Amino acid sequence: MINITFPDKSVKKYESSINGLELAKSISNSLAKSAVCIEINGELKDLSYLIEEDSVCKIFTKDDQYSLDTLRHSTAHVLAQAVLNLYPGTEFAVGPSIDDGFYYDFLFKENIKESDLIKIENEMRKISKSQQDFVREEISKDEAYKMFSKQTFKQELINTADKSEGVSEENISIYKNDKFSDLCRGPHVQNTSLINHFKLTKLAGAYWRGIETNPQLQRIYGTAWFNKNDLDNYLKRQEEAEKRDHRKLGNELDLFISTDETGPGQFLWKPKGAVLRQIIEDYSKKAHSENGYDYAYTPHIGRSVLWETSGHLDYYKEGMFPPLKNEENEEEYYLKPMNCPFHILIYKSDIRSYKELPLRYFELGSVYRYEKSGVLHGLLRARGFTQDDAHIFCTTDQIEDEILNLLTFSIKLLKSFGFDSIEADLSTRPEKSIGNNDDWEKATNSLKSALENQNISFVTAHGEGAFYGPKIDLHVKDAIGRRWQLSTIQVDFAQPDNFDLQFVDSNNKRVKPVMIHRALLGSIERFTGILIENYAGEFPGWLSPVQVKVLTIGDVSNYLNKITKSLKGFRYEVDDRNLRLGEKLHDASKDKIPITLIVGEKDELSNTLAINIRSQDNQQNVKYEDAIKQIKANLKTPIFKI
RNA sequence: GCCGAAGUAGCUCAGUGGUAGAGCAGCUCACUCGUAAUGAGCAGGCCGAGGGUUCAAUUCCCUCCUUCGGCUCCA
Repeated sequence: MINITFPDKSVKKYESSINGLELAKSISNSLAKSAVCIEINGELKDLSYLIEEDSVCKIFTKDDQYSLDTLRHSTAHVLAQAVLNLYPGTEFAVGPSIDDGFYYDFLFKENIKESDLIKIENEMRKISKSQQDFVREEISKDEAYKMFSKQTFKQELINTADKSEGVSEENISIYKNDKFSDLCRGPHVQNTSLINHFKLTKLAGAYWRGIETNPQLQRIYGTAWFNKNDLDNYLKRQEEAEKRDHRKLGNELDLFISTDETGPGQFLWKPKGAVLRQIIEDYSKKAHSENGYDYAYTPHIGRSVLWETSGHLDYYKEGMFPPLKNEENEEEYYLKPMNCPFHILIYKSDIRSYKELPLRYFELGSVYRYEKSGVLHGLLRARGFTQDDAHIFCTTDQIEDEILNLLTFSIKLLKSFGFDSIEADLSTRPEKSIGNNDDWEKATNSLKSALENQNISFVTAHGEGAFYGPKIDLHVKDAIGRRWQLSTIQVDFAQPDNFDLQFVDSNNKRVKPVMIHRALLGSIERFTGILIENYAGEFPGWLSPVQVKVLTIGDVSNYLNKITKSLKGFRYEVDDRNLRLGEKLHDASKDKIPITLIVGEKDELSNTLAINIRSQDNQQNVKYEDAIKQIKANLKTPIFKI
């Protein structure tokens, strides 16, 4: 007799041991039908798992995330099975479920091509049709070595006894279906026939265990769902996300271009993009100058001695553009990858008193980083970009207040642009770093208490800090739920040392200040790209490069004059081409203009016009004065106030 | 940097070992137009760059550049 406790706390008695599927059946047939896996005493198991003692159980159906994960993991097995059927001698590595899908990594005898995926997908469908059961077995390590004698990656997994791959010290669990077996902790769906609605999506390279010096495997990605509708929805979602792509929209909306001649990762801003950028920059500048920052300008290049002192040449040379030099002048210059050394020189240009601190230097500083060619991604990852950068010099006692103010400031700024959902990462000391442990700990604690004080939910990213100090990164969620890193706040105990920074304290002693690096929007290029994706190019009125478009019908030049006069101060365009109204409307909508005015000869007499506000999706005929009022209300710039 | 895919007109994309194609955009003309693309005509190209194979290469092969999807990286 065993007692099973269910999530609603009810307890059922069973005569003898019972497996998950039978358990589901004992509740209802429909539950048995939709059951996929089961949680027994907090551990996820197959439905076939035999429960032999009193347990707490929860049955997961097709609607649960765990079930989807299970399905996808099982689909990954079928993928590996299909690959081994088609390409005997292929080595297979790991194949987990991931968001919306799964992957499996392989070492083929000869690399496959993307066009081979169709063949593999067809083989998978065969396996699905042949209705094979997934069977769990536990075998000894020795047996496992034998079973995977020709699979070097599996051997390594067995060796390192990684529990997450179904390997533990004593025995090893494997899953078998037909002639295929794989090391696996499970659980799996019961039968391959459940694996119906899937698609292999892409082929990519991936390093074994994610380590660059390891051999590179070929990774096949796929997606899998319980029904066709979900699969179709997913594919549609992907398409929608593609429509938001800032590179595509940047071109369509005439915002920016990149050309072969400028070199990869660098952008040319066309007038409309430049306006957008200018609004963002002006807004940020104003916010800074009203909140205790001083403006600074610094050059784009500096002598190598500067980058030696700062430590960049020691720690970051790979990420910098190659040096500039000529025959007359042997000395090398470097393009700046960061603004901080220059701001430090400004600090050092005078003897500083404790009464001056904190000093905050702000600059829209363009920096150049030699990003690896494979990582470039439009505006989101460029080689030349502009940071809304500032460096704060303060006393140790001031750190906590400064960080707190910074967090408040940053959150407010991000919210002004429409990002309301904000989370943080707290990154601690990495292996490759400078400075002493005491300083690191002190700084990390200041960051942590500021986050707690501001009630920002955060996770600690161990070892992810900069080489010179710990940091807070703020992430926002965009309109379709993607997470973007924007602000970064970094404490730096190292640079003040490198440059021997000092201030005179109240005892007339020379003391080392602390430095805080921070960029709130991050890179203006990247931020603009994220804005484009967040709004799908349909910017709020105050950010829109063109805010109002006036469409004329017939000859209304007098009336038009009056209207454009009251639009002074707004960014407007007039479309008085001799075209049908339908076409003008089409063009205005294609350009994602927030407000469209239609003015015809009849309107001139009645002093009216038609106003189309994109966000309201309706159209009204209103008096001229009303229209102007509505325009002003819709195009308001958010007020920045802390 | 690595694995895979791609580069043809301003844009989106067909196509072929033998003189290069469409739609949109552009220009010209007609229509004088009230709610989501009016019609006709014209013009537009070193088929990413360099090398090779061939009587002949945009097409096949090699190298490079750039872009895209990933991996690694993002101080």
